[in-house]
Amino acid sequence: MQSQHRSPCPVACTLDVIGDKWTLLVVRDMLLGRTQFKEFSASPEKIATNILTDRLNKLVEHGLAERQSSEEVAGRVIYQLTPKGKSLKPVIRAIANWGLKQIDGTEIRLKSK
Amino acid sequence: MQSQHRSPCPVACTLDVIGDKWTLLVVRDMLLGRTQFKEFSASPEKIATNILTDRLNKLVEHGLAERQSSEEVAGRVIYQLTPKGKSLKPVIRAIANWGLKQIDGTEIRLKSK
DNA sequence: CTGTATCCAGCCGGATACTG
DNA sequence: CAGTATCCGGCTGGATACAG
Repeated sequence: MQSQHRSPCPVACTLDVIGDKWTLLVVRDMLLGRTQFKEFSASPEKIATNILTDRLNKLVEHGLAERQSSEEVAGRVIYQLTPKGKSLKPVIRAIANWGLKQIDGTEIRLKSK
Repeated sequence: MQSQHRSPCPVACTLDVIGDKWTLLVVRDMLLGRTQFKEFSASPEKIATNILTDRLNKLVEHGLAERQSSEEVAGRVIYQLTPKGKSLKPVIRAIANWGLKQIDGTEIRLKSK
């Protein structure tokens, strides 16, 4: 089911999906190869667990991520971006570039696993 | 004065500035050449006037836009993007492209003044 | 480990009315 | 025209505890 749009504008519609302070940070972590709840939870921005749960569910709802349960280890779940989710990479890159250039004190710390 | 950052990540810091459902829509309108309160207010997304006031003030605070009063016409105010604000164009474009490709029913309506 | 459940303060934002 | 003021319901998100 397609949710109601504020307008046909692609910017407005996209913001309805990723327009908040947390969603893209989770996507960023996924692009860095992180897959587990605790990994997202350990990011320096310290997202609250209830918010993380909410954002993960919404990412899955919107088809940006997939949830997979391990059958080996009980309670072992991983999240991965779908192609649709991965296609946000240029958006993240544009945002990162803007921050690097326009905001003092920002830097990329590459510590992907 | 530099506000407190959640982390040094350029994505997180940028989201602290533009990470909501309204700010980038105002920037979008400004990139389309709109300058007046009523023009932003007339956009199809129907931003509430108190929210619009808030976002315009924050854009000015963050140095993304400038406010200019006309001395000819009383009560005539215009907002314009600064170079820093204009440098968000690649971000908007990336977002627009993603929406056009990934969300059904979106389209660009060019009716700049 | 991966969440869910609460509590709860504060912010967001729609509607409306009003001011200079 | 360009806002400000206010009411107010609902969402956001931090802290913490608890469950499968």
